[in-house]
Amino acid sequence: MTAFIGEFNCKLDEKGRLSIPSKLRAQFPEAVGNTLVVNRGFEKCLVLYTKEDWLDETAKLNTVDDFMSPDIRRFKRIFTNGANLVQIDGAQRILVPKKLLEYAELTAEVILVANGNKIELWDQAIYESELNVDAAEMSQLAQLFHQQRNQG
Amino acid sequence: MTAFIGEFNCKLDEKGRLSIPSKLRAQFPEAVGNTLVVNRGFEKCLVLYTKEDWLDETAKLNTVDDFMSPDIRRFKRIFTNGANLVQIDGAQRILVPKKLLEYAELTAEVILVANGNKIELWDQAIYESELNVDAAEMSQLAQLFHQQRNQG
DNA sequence: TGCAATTTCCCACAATTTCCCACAATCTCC
DNA sequence: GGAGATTGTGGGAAATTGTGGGAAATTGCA
Repeated sequence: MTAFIGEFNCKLDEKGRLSIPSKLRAQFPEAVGNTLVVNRGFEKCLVLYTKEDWLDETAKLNTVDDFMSPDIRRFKRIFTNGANLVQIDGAQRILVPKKLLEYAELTAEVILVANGNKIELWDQAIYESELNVDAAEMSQLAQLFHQQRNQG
Repeated sequence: MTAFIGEFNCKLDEKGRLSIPSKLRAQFPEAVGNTLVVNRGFEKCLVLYTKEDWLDETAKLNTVDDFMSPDIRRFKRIFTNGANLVQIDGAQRILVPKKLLEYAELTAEVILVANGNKIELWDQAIYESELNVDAAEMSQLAQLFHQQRNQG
């Protein structure tokens, strides 16, 4: 599994192209080639995976048979909906599908945030408000994380 | 097994023709040729398979013997009976049989969603409501998935 | 057999995507 | 700090794709 590190400011041009900062590009394993997968995130953001990591994610889903139940089918759909292949062009850019741009309300200023094997894409303004927590709230969140972690 | 990736907006024209986005077409193994199989989905949608994957599906059905029960025979019959061969034409379109269009209530705006080795076809409005979950429901679905997965 | 409906095979235009180049900004190394 | 290399940004133009419709060929039905 890939583990990306870093946070980057990027610009989206009028054609919906987003250039991948070279610092990030350099972290891609060579095998990635030029193909990535973008999908909707749970929050108002998009998520970028290498194709391999995406297939790993979905392979998990496919261990459960569709005949099982409507809820299983629904869960799989919700999880995978929106996924799209994108190609990196000669100038290290990807063309983000319009639908997804709208979903995440991406305009000109985009923030890329590495997060494990995922890279999140946020509209700058939305990202800032997402990060806007005070110390008390942060410590509460940490507590919650700790609890859930021990529950499994 | 093929694993398709992507979600696409497509238009169905007045003749019932649906064009296959080139991004999706490019994912078909070459051996596919121009023949696909459409069938009813369990939900109000249609499902598109490569001919090979369809044969795998039906092979799965035949692992349970017809002698078993009337319900088994009935299930197999209903499942198989909606299946139709369709040809991809020169403009990368397929002609979706009317009966199936009616079944899935497809009108002009259709969404193609890859789901493992299947491609689902949804009416846009219906698809959106299928995907519309709140956080509570989602976590319930995730739990269910987790259980089923461990049961096998 | 003849009519109506469907399907296939064309062509054509509009929209999108890709490919390419060029310049500006930034970084690196001396 | 400065010069060259690299990276980021923008846009033009060609190629590809999506969409629609006309008309011939085929099918099904009466």
